[in-house]
Amino acid sequence: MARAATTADAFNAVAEPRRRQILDLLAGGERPVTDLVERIGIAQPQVSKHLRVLREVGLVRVRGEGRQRIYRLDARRLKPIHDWVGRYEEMWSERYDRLDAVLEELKREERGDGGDDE
Amino acid sequence: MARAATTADAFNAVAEPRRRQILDLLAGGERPVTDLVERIGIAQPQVSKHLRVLREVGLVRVRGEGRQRIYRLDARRLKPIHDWVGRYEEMWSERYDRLDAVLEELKREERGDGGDDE
DNA sequence: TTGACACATTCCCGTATCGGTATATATGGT
DNA sequence: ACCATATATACCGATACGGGAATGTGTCAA
Repeated sequence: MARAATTADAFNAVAEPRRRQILDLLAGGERPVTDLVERIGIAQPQVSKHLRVLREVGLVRVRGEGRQRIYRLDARRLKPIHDWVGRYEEMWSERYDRLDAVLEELKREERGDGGDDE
Repeated sequence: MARAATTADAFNAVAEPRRRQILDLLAGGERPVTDLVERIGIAQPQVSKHLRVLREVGLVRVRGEGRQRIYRLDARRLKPIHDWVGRYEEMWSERYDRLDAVLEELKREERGDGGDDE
């Protein structure tokens, strides 16, 4: 077994910065591939491949118009991500940051401990 | 070049279901590794490796206590994800779903077009 | 039909994954 | 010192990613 496919779910699809960039662009309205290629600055095949992933996960829809293929955002598949992360939202509030700092302090006083971080 | 490292950022770290599961467990309070191993049901080395990734990204903190290592959630690094996804939140509301349906309808009427989905 | 344009697919390569198994590194107990 | 417990690391194999380059497919125009 290896790492899960990027097409496994939105979490994996969106882990790639270029793909987020594409979604960000599409958030401003539907666009043909060439448009995306220009704005992102990577080669066309790469863009097409990223779009394929986004399509398979259901984050974008395509429509053929003449020789162009117009891509449109479908944000619904982002909801699971939002829902999951949302459960943690209160934990990075000011209050929790404070609690964090306090706990660190206490530990540092208890034992003359060094950092454990990488 | 290959896929970005899982330790590149929280997006990549959290793309792995097992790692989300670990964070979910830690959301209920700090826990030693063995505890996580039992609850998740995968081998200890795998858990340790996932914890390493989470540590390197800054999503968890460790504290040594006797021969145990107590892991604690640090949710702050999830904020970028929440912020990014949050920008799309309004787009999966009822209204947009409707708009979506309407657009599909219109297109289907204009041209006797088949589906474009995989 | 031929050619240009828009886009998708295929192949290659180097890399990093995840799981499995084995081993190393603490730390505590006797 | 020795053994058990708790955890981390190293090594392996299979997978598939992501960029690059080349090629295939579809559509319009003359």
